[in-house]
Amino acid sequence: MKPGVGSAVILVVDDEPQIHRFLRPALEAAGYGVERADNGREGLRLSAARAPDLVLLDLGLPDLDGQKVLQQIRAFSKVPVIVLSARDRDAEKIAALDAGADDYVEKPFSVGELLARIRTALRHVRARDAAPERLEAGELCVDLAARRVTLSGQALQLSPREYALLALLASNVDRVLTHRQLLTAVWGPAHEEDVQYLRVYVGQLRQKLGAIGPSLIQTEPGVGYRLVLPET
Amino acid sequence: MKPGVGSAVILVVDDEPQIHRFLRPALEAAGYGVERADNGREGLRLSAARAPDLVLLDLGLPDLDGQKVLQQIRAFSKVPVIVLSARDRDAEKIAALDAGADDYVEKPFSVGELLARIRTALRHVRARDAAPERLEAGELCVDLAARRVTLSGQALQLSPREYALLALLASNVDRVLTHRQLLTAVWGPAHEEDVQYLRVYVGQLRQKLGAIGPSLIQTEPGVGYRLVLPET
DNA sequence: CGGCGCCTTTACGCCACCTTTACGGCCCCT
DNA sequence: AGGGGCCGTAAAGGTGGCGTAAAGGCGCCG
Repeated sequence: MKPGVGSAVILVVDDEPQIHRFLRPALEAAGYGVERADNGREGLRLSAARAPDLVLLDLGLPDLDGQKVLQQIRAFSKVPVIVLSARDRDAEKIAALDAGADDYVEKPFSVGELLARIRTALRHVRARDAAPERLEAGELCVDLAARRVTLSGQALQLSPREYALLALLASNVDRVLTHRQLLTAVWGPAHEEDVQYLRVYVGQLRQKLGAIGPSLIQTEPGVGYRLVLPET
Repeated sequence: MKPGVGSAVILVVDDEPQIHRFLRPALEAAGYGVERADNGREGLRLSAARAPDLVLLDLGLPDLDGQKVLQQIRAFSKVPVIVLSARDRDAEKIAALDAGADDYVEKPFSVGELLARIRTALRHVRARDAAPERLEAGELCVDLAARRVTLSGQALQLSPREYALLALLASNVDRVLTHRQLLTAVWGPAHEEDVQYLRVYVGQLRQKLGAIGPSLIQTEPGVGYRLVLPET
């Protein structure tokens, strides 16, 4: 999840169905979205494809060693990873933490503690990505706190979706947000395929932003969009 | 500790002398500097005065509740705090983590695990202060995080495949990537034989990179390609 | 009950990108 | 000298993505 919008998506990688049956309701009750992977390969694939905000990783997987999965995730992503494991050997913990895990929780664990550790891990990410809540670029000013956008002094009329989209882009200036990221954040996971929404709404935003619109919101073909600040 | 400079200083806040006698040598052997506080007030004072890189905080202190100490530290500092406690009640852990603790370790603990968790906490700080993931070579700058490539200041227009190819080469500077590696990573395993794709796209990249292009991306005949950084 | 805005969906033209084919040069080996 | 890989360049065709317009449905408010 990028700062400022919606809640987080958590990927659970575990081969035991009862863990999924147990964790999914708990996580969803806490307001998180949940993705499921039943083995290491699936976990790796979803880590890349869905870009979850946090990964809960079991060490004892049938196909790939959990340690290997962690290494490979770290090869391309800094997503927080909390290792769940029944193994309580010190060496195991130390190896996992040094391989890039952000925390290590022994099974059996209490849900409350796990949720607290998830909050802690997500807090770290937000501290790292912390964005100012007001952002100006020439004539344009996006005030996340006041939920207001002004262009050359006067307020812009934006529909809820238009604002959500612009706010998300503004919280990640200069960074590309993928179609999937934008769609899940603004329209929800159910519409993560509806790229046409983005075309329509980006078009509307560009139009409302006036002459500078097309240059402010840039298209990364096949990937997503980014908002840039023209150096004025 | 500031990024890239020396080693870290750790403040140990605990009222039991044997904990200090036990931890100080272990921490110093691991290369850390150690500050000692025997109660909550002293811990707060030293947190402010010495600006340690990490705090190990016992919850059971004689004068101030550890929870209070944590809150007050968080009022002025984001220093990582690892709570040590003999109390293993869930509510205690959750309260400490939500109050801003970065980790919670139950006594008795293993030194190895504690050191690993210290490394993890320090890694988080460094990640927060780290420079964006980018790679510069003379006029060329490849920014993996922003997904942007600039040449002498201005952004290059790259198609998705062009960018994927260049990014892969850039994250393996000076190393040869085989035809097969490049093809499977960019085009997928189904096209691992289509070496001609590489010829076409490497050609396009060299052209877009301008005069330095041909020297930047080197051909290893019969093997693959590598990206080199000219020493400027 | 009527109007209005917002969301969603469909349609369509355009352009860029991908893929493929063709050709010429270079090097090495015979 | 000749030939065969391998490499690089150019160009063409198809296609899929992108942007734009517009219409229908729905809810909200007057």
